[in-house]
Amino acid sequence: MPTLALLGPTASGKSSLAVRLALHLRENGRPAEIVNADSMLVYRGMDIGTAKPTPEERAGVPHHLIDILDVRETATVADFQRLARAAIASCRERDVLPVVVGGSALYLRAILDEFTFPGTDPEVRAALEAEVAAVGSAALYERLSQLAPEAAAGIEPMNARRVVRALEVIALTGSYRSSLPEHRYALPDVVQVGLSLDRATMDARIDARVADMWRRGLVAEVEGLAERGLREGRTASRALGYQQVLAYLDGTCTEEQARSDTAVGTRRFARKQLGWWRRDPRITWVDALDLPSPADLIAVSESRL
RNA sequence: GGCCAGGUAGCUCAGCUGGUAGCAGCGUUCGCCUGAAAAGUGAAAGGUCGCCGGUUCGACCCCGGCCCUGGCCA
Repeated sequence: MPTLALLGPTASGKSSLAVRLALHLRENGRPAEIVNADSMLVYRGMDIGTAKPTPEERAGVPHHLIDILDVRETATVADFQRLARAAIASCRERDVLPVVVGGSALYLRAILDEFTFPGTDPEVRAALEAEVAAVGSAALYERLSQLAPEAAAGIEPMNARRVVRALEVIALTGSYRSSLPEHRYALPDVVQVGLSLDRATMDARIDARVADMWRRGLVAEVEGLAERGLREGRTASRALGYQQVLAYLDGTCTEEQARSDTAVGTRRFARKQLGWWRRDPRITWVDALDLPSPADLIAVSESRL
């Protein structure tokens, strides 16, 4: 049983294609289930701003790893990797095709590739973060350069996030590698299919999607989530759309500014996603505007095995 | 019609009382990325300084005219 991964920039139509694919497979006696690989779909209540497929849109196809966290909880790649691999394993045991769908590039790699995380220690982390706040990133970078010159060479001094993590891992394990692992699948028979579309169309779709989110009540959704602690959520509060609406609710900007910042941020996000995938030669790209039928898509996938 | 402010990078602006402009912000392009990743971070490209003429060795900065924008007064 292979594993199929469906990826593509925001608003490229991954979710609906995945469902159509699963339904098609089911009709042909080959059940498929969807495994979410999107860092924000995991949050309960974050529906409009994440363009989360509704129960109707899911059309009875089982979706894993959606709505598993409260907005206050911090999502992490390592946890996600474990959960997603468990979901995939469960599909395989039941002879069901897992279709991994999502736009979080790091998550996708963590799931599909040989990728191990060195662990974490809340106290060490907290101490380092306090230090960064006190003396600045450059000072800690200096220390990192002493401890592990090779690792420091791959990190920019001002990138506090990476400097802290590198020092944390060194404290825990004694060493740190500052570069990503090779493109090597950890699972057998993986096929990655990417949905591509030209920039102008992509931007237009993003603008339309953001406008639609406002129309459907994103502001009200965020207000509701704010009461449930969205502001305290380390990851959830940073989500595109949510972050900007919170700023508006806090009086930092106008609603129109929040809307346009969301659109701008989403466009930038889409470009960053493409940057990740551009480097992965294993992806088979299909035109999102001229999508192959589910049957053809399966043929494409099988031809890659 | 008169007065005032202003026309500098795709956008918003800084600048020099004359020596062909700013590590500017945003955008754009490209890169990095291992427990926050819809996050974090680096680099690059990009300008006939509204137009025409004058003064000057030399003007984006001075002078004249014109065009355009915003505001005020009639």
